[in-house]
Order: sequence, then structure tokens, then C-alpha cells
Amino acid sequence: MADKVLPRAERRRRTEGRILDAARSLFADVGYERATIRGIAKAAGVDPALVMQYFGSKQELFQQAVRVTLPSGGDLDPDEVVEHLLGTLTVKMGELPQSSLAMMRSMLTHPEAATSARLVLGKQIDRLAETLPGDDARLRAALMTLVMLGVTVGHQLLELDELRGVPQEELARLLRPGLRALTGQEVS
Amino acid sequence: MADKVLPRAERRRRTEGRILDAARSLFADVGYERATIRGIAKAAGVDPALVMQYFGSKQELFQQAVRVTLPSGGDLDPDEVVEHLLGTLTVKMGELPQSSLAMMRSMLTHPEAATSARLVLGKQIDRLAETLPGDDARLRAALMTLVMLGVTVGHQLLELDELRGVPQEELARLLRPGLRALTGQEVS
DNA sequence: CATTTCGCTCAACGAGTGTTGACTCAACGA
DNA sequence: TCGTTGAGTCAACACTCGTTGAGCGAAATG
Repeated sequence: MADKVLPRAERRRRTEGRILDAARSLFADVGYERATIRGIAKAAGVDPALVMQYFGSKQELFQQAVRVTLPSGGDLDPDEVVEHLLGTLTVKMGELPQSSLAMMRSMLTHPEAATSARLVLGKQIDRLAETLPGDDARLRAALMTLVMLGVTVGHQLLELDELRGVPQEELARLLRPGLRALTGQEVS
Repeated sequence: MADKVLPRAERRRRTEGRILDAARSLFADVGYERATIRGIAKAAGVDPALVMQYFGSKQELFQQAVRVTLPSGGDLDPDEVVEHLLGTLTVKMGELPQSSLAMMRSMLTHPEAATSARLVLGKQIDRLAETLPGDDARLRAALMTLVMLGVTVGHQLLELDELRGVPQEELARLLRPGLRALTGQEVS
């Protein structure tokens, strides 16, 4: 088979990556509590002790697994910001950020995940609020963020039948008016 | 003290109620996995074994604790339905349905809570869809439900700073246009 | 009063968890 | 070639969890 004799550094990098991938996958599927070190190790084809040796504790493994780098998304006007938000629905559907799913899956039951979620959502809200007019911009930005959160939770985590297989454009079309209303601009 | 000598039936009813209250409170606060039988028993001032004896298993205790009776809410027109939805924000803020919070807290990580949540949300969606026009009424009803879910999660469970202490009327005012847009009626 | 019922506690079991230390053996550097 | 490093394994510890069965003592019943 393709079991080349890899140099030590490379070998370590790869197994560490396999463990992180397995961790993300399990954390995203069943949440922090139900995802066991043993399960993650088995999914990565590795001994449970190795996971501890590499990451120190389940807690730190989780932190590394959900470490998220939210894109910068420069200065936009409110309408562009809405489109940017709606665009994330596509990304989320593409399964790309499994680390985000892992964080969201655990944010209601795992304190550290909750802290992490508040931080990420807070940054998102900050970014939105910057571009919105009015003195309640932060509140409206928070509501926009929570609207997207609710739809994502229902779609990706609860997997409601009503949203199964609905194309992203249709979701965007239906949600756009509500989000625009929250931008607080005059209707043109 | 007020330790009257109560008849056996009454005594049983009360301790069973205390256990259920403690269970709801703990399930709502920390979710299914982190809420332990021992913890619930201690909060109810009772031996852990008694909890098992009364409810059979942790699973059944959870089911009884989150058994929810969603109000009927007769036939309304779309605008009234939106107001009814927005009105639930007040109820939720009043801490009334701790059983709902318990269910929501665990719905992402506990399979049975997820099933229960899908059922409750499904019924909510059905009720909404009945009053909405158009052939994608169910999809729009689902989105309305998820908007409310997102706001409630952010407000009650994640306790985002941005929503702390915001009066219900303001939330309703900001969310109303978006929900009305999802009713699919012509703008009057 | 005698007997049964039953609310309730006590002590323990067995399974699963995160975590640890000693160990194996192949890759590395001199 | 030889000693050292480090990736990876094995077996076990300490703990917590849900769950159980035996038992106590007061209320119910006759």
C-alpha cells in the first residue's frame, strides 16, 4: 500500500491532522460531552493515549478543533453586508467549516463552547454594527446575526425537513427583506 | 416548622413535584448530559434512588420534565399570527416555560431532545403554515419559526450582552417587518 | 393493637470516562 | 555502529455516572 516511510516530522504532522479532523467531525456530530477521547482516537486510527500526549486534555483538543478564523470582510455598505450574510448560507451548506458546526453543536451545553460562541458572534455583531446607521445599530446587528444563527441551527444541526434540499438562493430570497429591514436604512 | 404531617398521597405528590421542578431547573441550566441524577436529587432534597424509583430512568425523567403543552392559538390571519409569535418573546422572558428552556438547551446534543424539538417546532410550523398563503407556505413558516428560535437562543440561552435588558416591545418592533415579509402577503 | 403498605434512605455494583506512566521500536544524529 | 530521541501502544488508575436491591420506619388498614 501507500505506507511510505515518512520522515518523523511529516508523520507527526499527519497524525496530528487526522486526530484534529476526527475530533472536529465527532464534536460536530454529537457535541462535546458525547464525543469521547476513545471515539476520536478510534476514528483517527490511533491510541487514546496519543491524543492526550499531543493535546494535553480533552478541553484543549476541543479548543484547537474549533479555533475559527472568521474572514475579514472589509468595509461594505449595509446592502452588501446583507448579501454577505446571506452568502454564508452557501458556505455553511457546503460543509466547509466543520469547526463552526462543532462549536455551534456544543454552545448550549458546554460552557467553554458558549464562551467561544459569544466571542465569535460578538465579533460578527461588531462588524455588522460598524456599517449600520442609527444608535441601536448594535441591537439590530445582533438580531441579524441571530436570524442567521436560527436558520443555520434549524438547517444544519436540527436538520428540519422543511429546509431539506431548499436551494440557497431561495433561502436568500425569503430572508433578504427581513434582514434589509434590520439595516435601518430608509426603504428606497 | 411547617412540617405538617401530610397524608401519604399528598406527600408523594409534593416530593414528585419537587423532583420535577429541580429536574427542569437543572436540565434548563446545564443540559441533559451535565445534569446528574445526584444533582437533581440534592436540589430536591431527596435521595438519588428515589428519583429512579419514581421515574424509572434519567431518560423518562427528562421526557416528563420537558413534556410541553403548546397552546392552541385558534384561527388567526397572518398579521395576528405575527403578533402572536412576537408575544411569545414576553412569555419566554417571564421564565414561564422552564420546560421549554430545558428542551432547547439539550436539543443540539441530546438525540431525544432533538426529536422532541423537531416535533414541537413542526407543530408550530404547521399552525403557521395553515394561515399563510402561497405554495411555499411551509418553508416561510419554518423560517419564521427559526427566526424566533434564533432570537430566543441568543437571548435566553447564550445570554448575549446585546439583548440583555432590551424590552420586549423593542424586539417586537424590530422583528415585525421581517416576520411580516415572510407572511407572503402583499404589502398594504 | 397487629399487620400491611409504601415513602424513603443506604450502600453498593458495573460500566464508561479522562488521564497517566511505563514500555516498544523505528528513525535520527554523531 | 551505537546511543538518543520521539512516535505510538498497553494496561491501569481514579473518578463519576446511572442504576439496583435490601432495609427502615411511619402511615394506612383491619
